[in-house]
Amino acid sequence: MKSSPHNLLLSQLIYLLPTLYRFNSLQCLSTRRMFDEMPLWDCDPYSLNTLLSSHVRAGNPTSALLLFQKMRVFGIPLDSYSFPPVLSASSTASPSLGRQLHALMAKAGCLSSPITATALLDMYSNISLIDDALFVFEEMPTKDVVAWNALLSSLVIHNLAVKAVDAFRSMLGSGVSFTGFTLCSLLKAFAALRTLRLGRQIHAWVVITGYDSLVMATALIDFYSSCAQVHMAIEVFNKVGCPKDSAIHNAVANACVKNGCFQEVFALLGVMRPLNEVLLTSALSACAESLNLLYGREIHCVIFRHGFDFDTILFNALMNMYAKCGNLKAAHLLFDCVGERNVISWTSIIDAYGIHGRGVEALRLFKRMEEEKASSNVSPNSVTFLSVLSACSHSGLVDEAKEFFFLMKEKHGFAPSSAHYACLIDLLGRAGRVEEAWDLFCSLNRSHNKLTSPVCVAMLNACRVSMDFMRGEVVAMHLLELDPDNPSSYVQVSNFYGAFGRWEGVQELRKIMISKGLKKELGSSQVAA
DNA sequence: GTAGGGTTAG
Repeated sequence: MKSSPHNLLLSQLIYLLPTLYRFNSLQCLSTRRMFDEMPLWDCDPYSLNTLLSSHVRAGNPTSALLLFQKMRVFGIPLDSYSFPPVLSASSTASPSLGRQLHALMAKAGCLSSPITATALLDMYSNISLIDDALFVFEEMPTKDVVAWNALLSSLVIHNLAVKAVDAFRSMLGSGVSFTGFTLCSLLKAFAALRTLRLGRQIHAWVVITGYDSLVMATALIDFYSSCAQVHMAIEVFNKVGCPKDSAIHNAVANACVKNGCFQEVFALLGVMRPLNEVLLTSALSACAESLNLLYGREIHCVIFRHGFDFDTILFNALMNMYAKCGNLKAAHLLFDCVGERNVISWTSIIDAYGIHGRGVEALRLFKRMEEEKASSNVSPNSVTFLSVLSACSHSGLVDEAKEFFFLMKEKHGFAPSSAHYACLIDLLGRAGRVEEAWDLFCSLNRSHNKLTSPVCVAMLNACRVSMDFMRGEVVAMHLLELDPDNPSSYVQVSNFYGAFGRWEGVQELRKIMISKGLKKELGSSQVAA
């Protein structure tokens, strides 16, 4: 290390940095200015690289990027230790900035090391340039297990589960052994593909090898939850041998919510300590689903009493709970209080007005969302559009829904999915406008991937409302072909035949259900008899 | 210096 005055100052600062961060002294203007104004000539690259990573570790990516910029201005040579922290700090970078960093790495000859190349792959994945991430991986001269793990995790995050499973096979084929990290990503891929059998193989491996890690157990709980095996999720949770942390508690609570075991969630809430925001969010979701306003209010009080941060996610969960439990006024008051509204905040409030039969206000809120788009940087997504259509449906706003559907494509450039078509067909059907519903249905019939069960069910109901037996029978055939093992398809078709007094058809369907061993799921109601 | 688990709308 050179003994210039700058180097001396720098080494002192690096030494003091953890303490400064701990006491938040970097927020103090004079300290900050000392850092920012310090000239960098004569400073050795080693110390500056250490400073870069200190900023990132302390959760200060902006400081890291500013320092990196200064290093470039002062012509400090960059090496393979400079890039990983800067790439980590660039997880929200623009595509052009990301590619500039890539070019700098190439120029500095830092692409051959698997460590720096993996950091680059991860950066591209973080800024959603998955093709660039794949390119970096392909070009890596040495692919170690960390690189493979980063690749798998990127593929899973970008909903490319099949490719992730293929990559795992290639990884084994190339002679690289997997680690716990690999299996966690694989579990996520199997959860997305709902392949219970393969996930169970990982579970078996964990049991046989005694690989007892909290992270692996949490990943297994999440996997079983996605595959609707809540009893297995609870079994994994109960068999964990080491002290449990908040993440695993949250995972099992979420597994219960997602699988409708609401009482179990409330029981967990009573015993889990300390409480945390994630757990409370899941519990609010349970209240919303089970229409439990009493518990919902109690949780609201707990959030106040314990001084939890009211972040956007918690606000959204509270707002949704009040809306689902019938208190629209409280939901709107909370919506007004959200500091930073995201697309879920907007969709939730639009949906809240929709389910309360206030479609005009829902449409007005959507318009407001559009007007505030420039300042809020929040755009509607497919769920928002679905909520608006659903709001129109609940209020019988047929023409408004048709116009909105048209604008979705023409103004917002959004391609409606089969769910949007199903919603519009359902709406037209309820209004007795079977001809228009049929035209939409036929347009979907020509593109097979959009002719889904919900679309058929909506069209079948439209035919039932308008007493159109001929068309209904065609739709019924489509529905039973699409979903031959789903009891609810048979129930829908049976109800259709029943509405026309075609009892022989009803009998026939019942026989098929019995021969296939299909049982109608029992209905339930929150309203006491 | 790189890679892994838990939360909100339908």
